[in-house]
Amino acid sequence: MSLKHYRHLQEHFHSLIRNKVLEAGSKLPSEREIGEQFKLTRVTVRQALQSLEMEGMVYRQNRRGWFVSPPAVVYDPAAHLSFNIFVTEQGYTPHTEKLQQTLVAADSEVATKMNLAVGTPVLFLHRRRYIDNRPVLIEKMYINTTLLPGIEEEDLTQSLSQLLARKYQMSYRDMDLSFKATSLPEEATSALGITAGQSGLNIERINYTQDKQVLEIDYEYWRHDAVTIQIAIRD
Amino acid sequence: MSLKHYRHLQEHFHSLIRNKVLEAGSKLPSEREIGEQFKLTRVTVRQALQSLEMEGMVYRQNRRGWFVSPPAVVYDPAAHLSFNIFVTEQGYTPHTEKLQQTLVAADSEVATKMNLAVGTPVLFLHRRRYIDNRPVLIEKMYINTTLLPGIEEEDLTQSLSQLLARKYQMSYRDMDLSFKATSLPEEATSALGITAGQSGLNIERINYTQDKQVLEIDYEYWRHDAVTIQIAIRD
DNA sequence: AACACCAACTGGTATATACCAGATTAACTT
DNA sequence: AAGTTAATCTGGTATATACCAGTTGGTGTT
Repeated sequence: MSLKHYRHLQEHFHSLIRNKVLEAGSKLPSEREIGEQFKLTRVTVRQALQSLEMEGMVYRQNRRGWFVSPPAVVYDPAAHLSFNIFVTEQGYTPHTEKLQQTLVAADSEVATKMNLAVGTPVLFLHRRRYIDNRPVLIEKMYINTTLLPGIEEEDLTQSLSQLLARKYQMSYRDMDLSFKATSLPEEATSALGITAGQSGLNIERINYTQDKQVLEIDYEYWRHDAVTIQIAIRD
Repeated sequence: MSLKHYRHLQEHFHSLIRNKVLEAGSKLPSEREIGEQFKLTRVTVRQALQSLEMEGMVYRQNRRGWFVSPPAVVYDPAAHLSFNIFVTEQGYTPHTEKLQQTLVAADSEVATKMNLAVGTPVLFLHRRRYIDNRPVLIEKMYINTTLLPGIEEEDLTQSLSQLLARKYQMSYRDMDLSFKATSLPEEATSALGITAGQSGLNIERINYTQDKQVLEIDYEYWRHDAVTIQIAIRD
């Protein structure tokens, strides 16, 4: 009799999900029901669920229940494809929601990275993005309006890369990327409907124009189970 | 009185660590001591510590205690620097330990990726790598010995990239990379001295030669708090 | 000095229980 | 039919307790 009841429970659900007995997006029984069925306390049940959550097999919605995680989308930053396009290409439905949009004065961090004077107006854009109606990431962007006059009058729930191409004859080229597995800050968890402090993926990106000027700085927080990063490095 | 005692405790240690009152690598008081000091049960203390662990602020060693996490190293796969070099450049001391080395028959996954027949002998190499004496990653590599005759007789705790350059006049060039934040499999946690099922970073890498042949396939599992990925994309 | 052993200490797993807070649903109003 | 209210269901936080399983450090041997 190998102990570790929560491992048994974890393996049980893992196998149900792997074998598609429980489909992506479907709701698991409540913690209390599971506990009753397996003669375990809620504490133990929760430990199993949290392990499954770390594996990326299940996710939770605050006080609504536990759900089977859909497959992760593949994100290739080097492909220069917009969110809308690569999500659609993989058979899912993207959706973008604008949470906030204001002109702000560049703070020292943003100003330094953009090579602007502190206080220069930049466009701050806060968006939430969905895959198949599940919120998977929030992003905060600082856009160099100096290079993109009039951009604040456009519909900024659409793809920025398409907007750049159409209105400014520009496209994303060089970029600096940084990834870190970390816990999600409160602003991210509340916007994504996640329990505070759950782990996620933090991406920082600086996009440059063809002539090496900083077009935009992007801070993204993803649900960790929603994305796999894939990059082809070709020198 | 805002509830959530564990958040208070989390913030308490977060601030101690941020202000260097607790230095990197130093040991925290035991869970029981902390509980006594703050009049909290061990369950609550553990919840706070687990949150700090997800933040990357602390880590644990099985039944030895909790420790303050050192800063993460920056890993730039596109820079083609060996582990030894980029760790040293950032002021830390790298160390590599060979856990296993055998010739194995390529299974279908490896054979397909290497464009070899199933069953072709490939060199399997299992290593554990340390930063400042802390084990931070394990890697399992499958090396295309067809391209590198005699490599199994070399010292494979050293840098492979240096070995390639010296003995075979080869260097890493193109590569396919995949990153995923996930939980560490049992083989990784036990080798790293981590509690089973903790979250980590999974990296898969395929290295190609100058003429597009697969040199090596690499599966890495990192402690999530030990590394930040940074890539400069230049088209 | 080297070894074997044991007590003490650490985190790991688990039970039993309670109350809180947000989400959902059913019942009741208007 | 639409809106309000209350009961119920969900996960979130917390106490108190117990025993298990590696690690550590000291004790006593050799």
